[in-house]
Amino acid sequence: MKKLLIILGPTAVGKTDYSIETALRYGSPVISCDSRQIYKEMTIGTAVPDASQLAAVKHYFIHSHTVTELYTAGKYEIEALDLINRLFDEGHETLVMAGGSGFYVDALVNGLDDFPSADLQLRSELMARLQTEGVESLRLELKALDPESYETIDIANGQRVVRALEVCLMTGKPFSSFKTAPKKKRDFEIEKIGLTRPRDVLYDRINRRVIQMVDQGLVDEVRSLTQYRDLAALQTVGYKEIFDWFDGTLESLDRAVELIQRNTRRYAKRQMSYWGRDKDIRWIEL
RNA sequence: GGUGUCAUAGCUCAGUUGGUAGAGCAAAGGACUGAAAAUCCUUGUGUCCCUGGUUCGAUUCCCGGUGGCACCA
Repeated sequence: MKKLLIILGPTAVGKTDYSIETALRYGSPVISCDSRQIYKEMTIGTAVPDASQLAAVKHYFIHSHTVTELYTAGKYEIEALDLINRLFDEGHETLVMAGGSGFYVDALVNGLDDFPSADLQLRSELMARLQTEGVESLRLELKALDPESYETIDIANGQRVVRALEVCLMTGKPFSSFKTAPKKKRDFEIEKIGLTRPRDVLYDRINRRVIQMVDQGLVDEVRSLTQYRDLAALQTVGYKEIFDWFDGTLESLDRAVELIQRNTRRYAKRQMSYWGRDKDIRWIEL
């Protein structure tokens, strides 16, 4: 049976090197599963594989999309599945996937239910209301339209409430009514390998990598993306903080660097927490 | 060398009129169905520098150390 080998783990753990080695061993390309490395405008701040790494093995979903397109886990599920099936058809027995976006991995492995995707107009209206009225108002509206979601989703989380409400308003049906299907079947075997390192080692790697990014020209990269600042793609650790420094919200570049380091550490922790309950992952400490 | 001052959480510090203590930051744990590097929830981790004294009881008061800082030599 064909097999998809998924290499996952927190940011800066060493996925890139490990996945390239593994891909070479199987004669596979690397299928990236990273919600930020797909954007061609973002390079330094997302720690995309470098030129020699990209030359060593073919990578997919690196620099493949543009920040002006709202990309989502749902699109990834469709596009990645499509690619995987094509590559298997071409004769690959084992394919290597690598990435840090847990939600994208899940979308690919288990599939998302058939929710409608966002209506940008409606979403921005709801977000504006979230700003001015606060969550309570949206929460009450959701309670009326979809009591079940009101009970089950995190109603303190404005983003979640907006999403649920948006689906209710778009379709006239409760958000919860879409949440039915069991896991989708994939016609290939999936093996998940999780890379980890001792916390202090990982944090040290993160701290040093952030310094390196600045040395490589992160500030210029961020400056060149100023016009895209409000897009979802730019709501990203390493970019937000530099924009804040441009604004004067942060007093110095050093302070921005400190915050990037801290926020990257927190991100890594959230990744570990996300995968913590996935019993299918075989963990390897590097 | 002398005088003064400080020593409490990983860091910066507050506080206890004597009943073993709490803020900010850092940190830890968790959630997650089309923005997921996003978004949201929870949590105080401690030889109160050390020895001795007074006291029922000392992190707090007193003696003496040690270390930092300031000033005088």
